[in-house]
Amino acid sequence: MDNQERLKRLAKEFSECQNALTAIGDQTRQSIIIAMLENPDEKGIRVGEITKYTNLSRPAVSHHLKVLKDAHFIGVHREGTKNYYYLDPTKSFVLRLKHLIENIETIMNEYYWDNPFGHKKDE
Amino acid sequence: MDNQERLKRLAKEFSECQNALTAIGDQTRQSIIIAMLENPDEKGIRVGEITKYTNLSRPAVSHHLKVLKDAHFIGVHREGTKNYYYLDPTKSFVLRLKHLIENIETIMNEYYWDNPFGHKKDE
DNA sequence: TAGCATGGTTCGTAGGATTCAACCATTCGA
DNA sequence: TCGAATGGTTGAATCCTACGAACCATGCTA
Repeated sequence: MDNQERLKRLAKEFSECQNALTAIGDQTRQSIIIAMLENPDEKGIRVGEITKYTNLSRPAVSHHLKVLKDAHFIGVHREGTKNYYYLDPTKSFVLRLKHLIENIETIMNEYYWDNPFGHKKDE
Repeated sequence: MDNQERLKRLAKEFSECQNALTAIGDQTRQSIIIAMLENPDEKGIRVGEITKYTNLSRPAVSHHLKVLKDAHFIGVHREGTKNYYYLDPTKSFVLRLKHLIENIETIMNEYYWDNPFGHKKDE
């Protein structure tokens, strides 16, 4: 695979991860994820608990949950009127992001193979 | 290290990576990074080239470069009035992000050790 | 020194994101 | 069936971000 092809793939991967990156780039959504990890004994965490945890209104929480869901970070499990949200057990977003980061790392390692200062001097 | 301590560290890591995540979550900045990788034969890429490459005004490019610089993605090298921007050769942002992702992965692996569906059923 | 090239900054604007009050839909229990 | 509980959605206000026109600062060159 030549370099141009590799960059093309990186660009594709970049744009595919856009949702995921902006999703976890937000502080509020980060704290929602933390809240989910802090309640591992349940089948999920309910919306009401998140509102208490984050001191946010329900519409706000609902909005952020939607963003996280669209980015495949979380899933829902309905039980009556109660909605249990849980982190995506397939971890698809983690795998995607991991792959992206590793890809960047690989390309940059090749990029700077001959110069520790980041710009090739010979030419 | 107990679980609570681990989550505390994750929260810290999360917030420390906030800048980096929003930095590369933006499409324009992604394309700027790609542009930099596509011009590996220079000691860096000049602002004017990026404006041509992205069809953006100089203020806009300048703004994005500042964001990328604050997130330690890139560095500058001044030469007269010319500013050469290059990807951070220490790759500090890559290492940070990589560590964050791996941390999330580890915690989630532990989180779901007994249930492939993401919510523990026994209780 | 005068003019030019390069690129940062300032400022105002447009669009998107975040938020809450209010409202609506669904389901459970009495 | 009626009321309470849960939580999605709508609409409007507010804030933040991206953007370009105009301007300013710096350094090269003639």
